[in-house]
Amino acid sequence: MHLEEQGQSWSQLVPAGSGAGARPAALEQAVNEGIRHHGLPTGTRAALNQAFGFRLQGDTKIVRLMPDLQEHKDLLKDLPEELDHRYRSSVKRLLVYLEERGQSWSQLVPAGSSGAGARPAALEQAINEGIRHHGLQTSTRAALNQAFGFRLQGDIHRAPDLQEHKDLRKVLPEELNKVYRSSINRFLAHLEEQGQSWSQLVPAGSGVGAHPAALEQAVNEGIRHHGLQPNTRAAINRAFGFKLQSNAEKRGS
DNA sequence: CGGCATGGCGAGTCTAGTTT
DNA sequence: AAACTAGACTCGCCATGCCG
Repeated sequence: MHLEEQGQSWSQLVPAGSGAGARPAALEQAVNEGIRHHGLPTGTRAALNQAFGFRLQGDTKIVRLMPDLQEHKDLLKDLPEELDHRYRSSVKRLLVYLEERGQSWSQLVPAGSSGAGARPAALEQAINEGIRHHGLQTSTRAALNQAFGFRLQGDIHRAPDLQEHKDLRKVLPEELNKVYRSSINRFLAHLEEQGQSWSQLVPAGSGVGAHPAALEQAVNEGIRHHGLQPNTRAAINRAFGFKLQSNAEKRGS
């Protein structure tokens, strides 16, 4: 009834499919707000948690600040002395966040791969997800990098995901301008969306002067029907020395 | 301390235009 | 028409500052 008085409804606050363990942010805010300012019973939050299996929490100010797991406490203790206190705080927040989600550091950071320069994939994913969807500070990643010497990265916009494609990006000619580079990124991401890959379209050993038919087809199709930049063909030709042609050119000749 | 906001930086992206 | 370019813009990065 409180929601209705506010002109709101359950479905507006709780994403479809929110099940046990979820913590719908809008709902949490509405409940806390209702308790604090609109006289809802203080047990309302607990009631929702019981009824739906949610993990709604009270205002962040009174949320516990120390992780529960011994493993996490030890980790905090072992942080470098000279680590900026703000970074230390971020690490602590991350550990608490992980515990809220039923995860732990050792699950995300394999024992072997915790040295300087490492980039534990599961941890990176957890952090990026936390930053984007669960209110973690954007500097959390930087904090972890500082504290442990990691090289965690954010997720690049629509970046190619296949290792093969990542490698391909690395071997693009130094002098290739950024616009072409961007078009090629988009093309590789497009291939992945289609369930294809570069190596499927380009015969091994294709060098300067080649015009791989399957690739040409995919490029022209992508430009015409899937919103790829019109300069994608030129970008690939420039980068790899291919001689891909547009459909129009082929018709004319 | 810990939470939050700010701002410079650089890679990548997009748009609209010019050259070939 | 295709190739190419200039410049504005977006976005994630991270260091830093302010406040309670």
